[in-house]
Amino acid sequence: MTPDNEISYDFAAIEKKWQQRWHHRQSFKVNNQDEAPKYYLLEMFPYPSGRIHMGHVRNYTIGDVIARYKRMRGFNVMHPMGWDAFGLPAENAAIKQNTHPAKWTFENIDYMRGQLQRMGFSYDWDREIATCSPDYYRWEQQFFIDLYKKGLIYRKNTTVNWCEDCQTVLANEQVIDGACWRCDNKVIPKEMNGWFFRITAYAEELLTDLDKLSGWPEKVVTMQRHWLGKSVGAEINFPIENSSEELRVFTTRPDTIFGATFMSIAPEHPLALKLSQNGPHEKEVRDFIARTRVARQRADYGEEPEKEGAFTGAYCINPYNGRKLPIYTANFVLMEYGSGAVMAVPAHDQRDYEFAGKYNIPRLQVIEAASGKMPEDQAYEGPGTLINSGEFSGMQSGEAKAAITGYALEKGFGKPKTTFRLRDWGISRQRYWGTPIPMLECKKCGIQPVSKAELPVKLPTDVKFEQAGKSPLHTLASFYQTTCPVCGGQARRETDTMDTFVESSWYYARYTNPQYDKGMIDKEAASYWLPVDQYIGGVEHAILHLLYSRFFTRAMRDLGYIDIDEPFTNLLTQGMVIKDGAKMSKSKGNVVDPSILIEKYGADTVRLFSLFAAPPDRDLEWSDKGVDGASRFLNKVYRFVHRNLDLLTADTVSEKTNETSRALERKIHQTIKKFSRDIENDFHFNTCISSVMELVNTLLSSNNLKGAETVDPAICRMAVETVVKLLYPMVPHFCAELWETLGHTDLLDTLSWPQFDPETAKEDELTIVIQVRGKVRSRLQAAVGTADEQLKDMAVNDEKIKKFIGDTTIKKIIVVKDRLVNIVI
RNA sequence: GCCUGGGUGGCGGAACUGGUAGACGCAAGGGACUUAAAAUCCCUCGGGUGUAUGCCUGUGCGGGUUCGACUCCCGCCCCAGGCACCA
Repeated sequence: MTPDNEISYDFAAIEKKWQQRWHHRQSFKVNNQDEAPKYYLLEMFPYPSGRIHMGHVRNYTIGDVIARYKRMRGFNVMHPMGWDAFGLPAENAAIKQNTHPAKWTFENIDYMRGQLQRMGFSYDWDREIATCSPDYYRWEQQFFIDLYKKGLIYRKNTTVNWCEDCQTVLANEQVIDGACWRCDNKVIPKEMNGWFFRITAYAEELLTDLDKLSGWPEKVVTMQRHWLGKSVGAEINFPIENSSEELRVFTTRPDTIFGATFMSIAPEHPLALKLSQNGPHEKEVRDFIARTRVARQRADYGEEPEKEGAFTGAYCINPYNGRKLPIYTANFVLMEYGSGAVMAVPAHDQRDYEFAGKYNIPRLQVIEAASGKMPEDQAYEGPGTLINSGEFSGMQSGEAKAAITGYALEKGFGKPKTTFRLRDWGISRQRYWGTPIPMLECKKCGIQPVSKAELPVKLPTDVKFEQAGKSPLHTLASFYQTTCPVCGGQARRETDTMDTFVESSWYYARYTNPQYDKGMIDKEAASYWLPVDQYIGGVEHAILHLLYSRFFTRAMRDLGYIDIDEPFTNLLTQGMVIKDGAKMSKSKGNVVDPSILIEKYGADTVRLFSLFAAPPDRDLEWSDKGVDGASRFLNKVYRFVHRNLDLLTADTVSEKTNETSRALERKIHQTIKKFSRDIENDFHFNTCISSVMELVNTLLSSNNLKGAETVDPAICRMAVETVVKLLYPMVPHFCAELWETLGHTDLLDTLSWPQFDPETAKEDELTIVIQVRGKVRSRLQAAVGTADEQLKDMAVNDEKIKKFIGDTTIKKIIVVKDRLVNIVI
């Protein structure tokens, strides 16, 4: 027989047993008609890269705890899972292994689904989605056409971010520190034609509604606010001397307009070359533009290049004072922002200041700081009183902005203008493994959407991946040759596919009825389940995915598919999993494989440790020893239950109420109270677990007192059952098994969250701290609610305190009820 | 440079609205059990000190407010993440 202290629970058998039972009972399947309040819990779905990693384990464990907790609290919880299944790695693997991306992807999905099931996550697998399936992306194509018809999608030629390694275009949001978000290779600018989502049409709404997102981390809201980058100012037209053309600029500082001493335009600006053409400066400007283009391709994102430019030889006229302003083209002016031209006010803009210094352009002060102090060798960018500004002199910056803009409006050469930093979302990708863009080009009728009857435009399967980095679609005639839906003539299909961020921008809505075959969204299901009550994922998606999803939600709303504004009411951004001080990565060789851990310790132990080691929003330092500790704790509980099973399942109602029993009972109620508070308050599972550990410690030490009858068996049982209930969301197999062992036939899944009694939770005696001048000098025991006067007396008469004070006069005594007495001498 | 977070034992982390700093766990040391080891159980565990039921010191650094500050205010340093010529 195994000695008692060597009992360790058979997690493999127990976990298998309960996973099968949940599966057969369809425990986590939900529908819309439930009486209970709905709760839509969602974790960001994974890319099926092959195997789950620790980041997934952590993310999905956090989610599963919330799902199970909310069920125990009586909510109708929808907890779906699926696959963000389009993307480059599949294509690369296909080339390398001479297989097809679909095969690779679906094999990965099968494997990873098995891993997630092995973790015991309570998903409603009937709602599973794979975005690479035509049943999914056909609706995306239909939606694309809807958006196109509504003018929310257009095609244009621009300079794009090109990743040479991935052979594709990237959106601005997908460029991180000048490198590709996926492969980390340097991004270069490239002139290209592509499709754009008019996300800027929603810029204002996306910004103002950020205020509604009280359930989001402030950090994420701030990041989005910066990304949207709203600037309020004016648009002013400057006539160009000896020309019918005008130069239009955007400025946030119309109050400094009298200080403009030159103009600067982007090298890509169409006027840059035109103005210098056939003049003495043409060569200089040409050289400069060429040089800048090369420099930008090699742009070292670590530091800003020195400001430089070239004079075009042309002048424009400041419409406010008639001053002649030389027009320069300058390397720090961006074509993509505003109008690609800037009025330069060297006295009040640091960039212009530096540029003016280099080219000996005068600086003209037009703003006087309230303090009267102007910086010595840099621009003064703050507000102040206008000087040297004609009729506007004497005004404050604020009123001057309005007055000067108003003047332009009145005279017809300008108007108030708001500009956003946000640009439209370019979604064309020159790759195979993505949703085909449902458009075609007819020689006669131009660009046309594919007719809806023809959807989905399926990805052809008879493709060869011969040339690394080249999409086979571009050369596959059977794919691109098609007929025009308008005239029936010959047409060429679009061979680019969509950015994979498109699929993840609406999957949360599709989950509400993923099998729906009459449209993109089943409106009834969507109006029941949406918005997502709690969304969980990595903070790295703070801008990309979360901003796109907010945009898509509004677009779907405006097309009548859904009736919400914001997709995710509450957002939890979980921290990274760290090992040896660095993010787990193959290159650092510090990766921990969850499967190995599950095999060695079981899913529950892995879950418990990843919850216990840190609060969810912080980085988690992985520790193999810590996992041992979690395993030890579970075994300790398991052993206790089995060792005392007779006592715990006895039918006797004990009348014994000694102090040990009362203390244990009190601890039970205190634990429920603290646990419930901590889980509700930002999901602080780590402190929840430590409070249960405390309860277990109390329980064990109560029973270890010699003379086994000291503790009331009924209270012991209550303690054990409380532990089992509280831990159920975290270590569900373990708790389900113990619950059964304790003789229960019902399940813990629904409406079983324990309640606490505030009266029982109250201590009847407390340690009161006695301080002298704020320093702890003694302690005393007193009943809860002891009157201030009485506490004062007790404190003053305390032996140690008496010794301490001697015959010094007491100036004041401060009493904090049930906590402390502070004697001031 | 700007915007967010964050600096607490050897380590991960606790500390409710200003009221016993270091809960819980890990590691370490000592002990019990054992032929031995593992497992389990018990004790110690911020630093200092003359071993004390004592005292001093201690939450990145320097000031301040307060009877009392990890917590609030001012100034700095460091770390992580985000943005980075946005006119």
